[in-house]
Amino acid sequence: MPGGRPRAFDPDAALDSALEVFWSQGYEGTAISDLTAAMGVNRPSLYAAFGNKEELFHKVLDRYMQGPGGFTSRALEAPRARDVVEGLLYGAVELTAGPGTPRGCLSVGCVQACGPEAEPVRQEVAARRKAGEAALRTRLERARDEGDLPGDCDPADLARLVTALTDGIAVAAAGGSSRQELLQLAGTALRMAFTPGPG
Amino acid sequence: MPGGRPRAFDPDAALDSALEVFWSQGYEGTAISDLTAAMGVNRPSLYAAFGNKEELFHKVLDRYMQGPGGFTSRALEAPRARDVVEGLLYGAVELTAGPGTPRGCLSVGCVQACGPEAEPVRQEVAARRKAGEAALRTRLERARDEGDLPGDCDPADLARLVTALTDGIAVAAAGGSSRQELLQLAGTALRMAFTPGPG
DNA sequence: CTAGTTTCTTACCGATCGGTATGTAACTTG
DNA sequence: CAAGTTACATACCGATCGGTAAGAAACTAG
Repeated sequence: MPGGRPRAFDPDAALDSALEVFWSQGYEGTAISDLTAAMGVNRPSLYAAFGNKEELFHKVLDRYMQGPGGFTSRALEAPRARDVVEGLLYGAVELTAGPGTPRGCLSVGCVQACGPEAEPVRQEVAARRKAGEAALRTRLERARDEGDLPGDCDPADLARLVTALTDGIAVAAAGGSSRQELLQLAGTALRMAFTPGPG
Repeated sequence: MPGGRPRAFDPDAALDSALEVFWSQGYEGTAISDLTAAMGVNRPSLYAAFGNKEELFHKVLDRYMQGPGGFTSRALEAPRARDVVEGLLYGAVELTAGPGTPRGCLSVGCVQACGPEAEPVRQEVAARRKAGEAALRTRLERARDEGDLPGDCDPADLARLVTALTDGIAVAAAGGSSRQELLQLAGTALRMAFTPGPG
């Protein structure tokens, strides 16, 4: 009963190719023809395997967060709050200016202004980003309860600040800042965030 | 010899309408038909008055930096370095989450990944952003020479940091953070940037 | 082999993209 | 008035957009 012609491409590898295209060109800037060319998959096969452009992007976003963006969830598991933040800041540098991958961040790039057609995609990206910041806040609240945060430091404030910093790193990378500059920036940011001030 | 039929629209007002469309939809997400509808200008009149899409965007970008984004150059004129940074951070909040204007920042939005067709636009936006950060660095170098900066603070590092923070504010605004949250973020950032630490 | 199933290939769909040719309307000058 | 100039409005251009119909090709099951 089963059988049928075997597919001539590896779905995961094709998804990686699609990720690279979306990452470097954005959602609106990517045409189906760009995807089929990079994935080595014919147009109808793409639709059969991954759905339409929006569904494909959804799958790509999942793969992004589990692959290159996986450091965000791993960083939260660090034992000390400072290590959490350090992992996020330096992870953002490697993600957005690392070798072999496009500059910038897929998530940051796709939450920006877009045409009405891409608005649902933007909304979903925004929702995922909110969830990410909420997870960081929760982690920092735990740190506060464990006495792992400077006393006057509000977890929500720090989560907002670190999110803004990692996003700022992504924008700088997209704008052409070098990896060296970004590493310097991450260091400055980390020092600033964890320097206990007079209040 | 001169004369001719007078134009039926105000070029500056039309440019403001174009700015609003580009601001809320981005460069790639904006179609010429979106612009003509918002500007109240027919298609050939638009091309005659402002050139093609890319030239129009260039003019819009100028208007953006002189209008809503004008606070960036004004902030540099503040007498104390801390006031410069404060003006930039809170100005970014008003720009990206103020009333009556689209969320986010036109410049931050257009420096992100885009299709090959829009790459020249992205490059120009990136160049302008680099120039803006360089101007801030120059201003902070002057502050250092005047003893207006904490002793261990490198102007280039602080300029990078403040740029990343304002960009982070813009991304947060695009992602749906409220003006209140952004004001809180700006305050936290300012306090941390100008809290002299142990080094 | 044949029947059934799934994928690949080619070719196409209507809609929209950025940009323009063409003719007419509105104005200044003489 | 007529001549010259500029901007208006309609209609159109080829190219590309996202998405699909139809049939050939490659496999499994009997």
